[in-house]
Amino acid sequence: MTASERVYASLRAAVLEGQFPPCQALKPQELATRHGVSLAVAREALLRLVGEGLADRLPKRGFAVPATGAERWQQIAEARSLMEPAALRLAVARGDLEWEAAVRASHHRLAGTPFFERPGDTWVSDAWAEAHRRFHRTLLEGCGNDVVLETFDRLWTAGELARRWSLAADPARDADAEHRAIEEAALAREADRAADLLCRHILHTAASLKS
Amino acid sequence: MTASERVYASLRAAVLEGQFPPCQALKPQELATRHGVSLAVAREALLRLVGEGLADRLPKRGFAVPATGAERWQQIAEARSLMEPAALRLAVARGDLEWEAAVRASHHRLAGTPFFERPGDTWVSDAWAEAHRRFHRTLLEGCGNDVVLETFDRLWTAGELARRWSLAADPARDADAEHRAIEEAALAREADRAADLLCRHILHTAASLKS
DNA sequence: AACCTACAGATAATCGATTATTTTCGGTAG
DNA sequence: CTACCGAAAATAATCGATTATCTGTAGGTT
Repeated sequence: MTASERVYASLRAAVLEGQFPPCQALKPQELATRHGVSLAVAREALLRLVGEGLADRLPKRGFAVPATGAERWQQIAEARSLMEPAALRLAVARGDLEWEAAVRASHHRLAGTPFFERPGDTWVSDAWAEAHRRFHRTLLEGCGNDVVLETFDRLWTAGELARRWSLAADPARDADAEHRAIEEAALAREADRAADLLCRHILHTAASLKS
Repeated sequence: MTASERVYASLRAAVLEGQFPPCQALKPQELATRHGVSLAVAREALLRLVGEGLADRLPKRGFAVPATGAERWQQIAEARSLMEPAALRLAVARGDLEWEAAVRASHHRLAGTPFFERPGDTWVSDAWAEAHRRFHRTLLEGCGNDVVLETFDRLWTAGELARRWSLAADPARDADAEHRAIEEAALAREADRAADLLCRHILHTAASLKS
């Protein structure tokens, strides 16, 4: 693995984990020193973050963690609520047996992954977050459109970042029941119901952060 | 303006203009020499292209123009046909007087821009392409959601690239009538009709390249 | 007291050269 | 004739240093 890969992965994880507050300057020199690499490598990693929307570039003034917050999170959720239900309709129309199997598998993994790392934790575990992402992505993979999936990935990543700097999630919410309902509707080939449930699920998640 | 800005803009224009065939290697050393800058600058420009999806990165094997074609163009059109009608509904519901004025203005500009640079040209003029983009973007701007607009920008750019390497457009098509119909429906606040017309417009454009 | 200006420190942008990896091209054995 | 191997060339990755630009502050002016 190249040095810039390592620095990039490390930085990306740190930003998504919320180790830097929004608008925090990301200084190439400091990052280079910390990781024991040269400036060029640190710059390259930062450029890649910018491409992914995980860093802002201020010309002549360096890089910074993007300013996010509840408002942007709402916009991301709304964008998802436009795209994903429509994509799910396509997936329901086109998905084959392999897709059905993948949906079942990813939901099973999600349902079997504990919400919290340890009882009393304030934030969901990385494992659950990843299983959650995989479930939602698998649902859409049936549409067979790579561009749609790239768009999903982008919005999901942006959402992960913005969510960190919004309020904590509503713990009382029974997300699993919603996931199960979406899965059943999709596999029953009920496009309208599946799309509607997914739309509500996305907006419901967003609403639980608004308060 | 910084050197990397210049190289980046120049490269971006060249790629979008189709000066490099798909899968053409983009060699940092060559670009640096050609533009009279150092390797680091050329690399930075390429990294930015990658972030925008206008270049592919093959680890340890450099950069290349993304492999595109009719198939990818169809996928992009389909992705747009999922997102944009839904966004237009929002815009119709939320757009204010300023939005209405902007829509009228951008359509007027589009209608007044000649399709071809000179009679007999094989491809539409840059001016028309830009006016076309502005019209479609303005339609969606009424939704007031920056994330949706970023997604639109991304898909449009990707479409510009892929379209170059697809077949030529159907010249007999009367695109202006479709644009006018969409504008009228949107300003009449007929969300369903506007969304339907936009969806057909996108898919129609895609279909005209399939043959 | 408020505002401009020059200086100093910090930091971004750029460069030229070095190192590591991949690809290519002969050459040789099977 | 084909397949494998190794040296040479090409090129990607990385480095350390230099130059240009910005930011904040101290000092002077209105």
